[in-house]
Amino acid sequence: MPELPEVETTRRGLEPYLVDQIVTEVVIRNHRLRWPVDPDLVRYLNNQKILNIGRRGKYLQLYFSTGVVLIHLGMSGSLRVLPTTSPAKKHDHIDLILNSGNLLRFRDPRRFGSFIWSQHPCEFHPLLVGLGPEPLTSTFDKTCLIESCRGRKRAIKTHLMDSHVVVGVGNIYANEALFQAGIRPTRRCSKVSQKKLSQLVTIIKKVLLEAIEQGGTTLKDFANVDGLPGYFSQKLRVYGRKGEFCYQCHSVIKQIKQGQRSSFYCPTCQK
DNA sequence: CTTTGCACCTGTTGGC
DNA sequence: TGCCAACAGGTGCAAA
Repeated sequence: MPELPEVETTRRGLEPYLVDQIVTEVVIRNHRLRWPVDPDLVRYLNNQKILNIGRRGKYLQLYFSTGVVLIHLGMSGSLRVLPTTSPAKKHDHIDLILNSGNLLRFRDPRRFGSFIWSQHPCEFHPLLVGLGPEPLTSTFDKTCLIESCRGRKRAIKTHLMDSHVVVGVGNIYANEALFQAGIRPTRRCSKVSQKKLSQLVTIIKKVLLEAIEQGGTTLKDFANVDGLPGYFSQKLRVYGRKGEFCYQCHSVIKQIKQGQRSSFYCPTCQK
């Protein structure tokens, strides 16, 4: 999936096609996503108007007067708006048929994504309660990151990817931000200076904003809602560059594993 | 409380 | 060329 820029790009792309549309039919072809899709979704959404489309972290929110659909794209999910006549292919798990003659199609080969109905105001949904601040708002600032790092022994990269600390920083942008901040991904949180953490906050915001402006990185399964590829992948400075030369100092980029995830860094530029 | 590791899947890639 | 292991954008949860 998509990291936050791709999710936000998807949200913006969908907005004009979805807002004020009435759902006339719901087709669920496969219930087996990360959490089983509620069969009653068909009943809940039938003839309901989509009032708005929001985002919290990497969760997209479709607002109805009766509740909210929370959509997560997992690792390989995507949402497309297509004509109602478009035949479903393999891995096209859910369609919301709209009165415009279009449909919203949820596709997810790996099925790590989710499509959840929440009758409560969605800020109170258990999956959203306890999420950290949005990286692109002022709620995520240097004080916030410095506080969260105080006394923490774990690696800064693992910390950045913890949604309780800040939402929306995935593997690609954690690597990229740490490279640009000159911080080695393995560095313990408590050992990173306040100055560096402050810079890191600024860089995270910059990296995510740039990626959104570019329409999101395209890797493997992601295509934006118009089906066109994004462009940001050309700009990646370390991610996926193991064995290649650092653009800044020409050292060889290293790859290691942290948790189950790949980290890439320049041994010279990142200390 | 903090941290780590697993589980959930399918499709693609790279090494032999 | 073909086969198979390793790997891929995430994250909630159990266990240490």
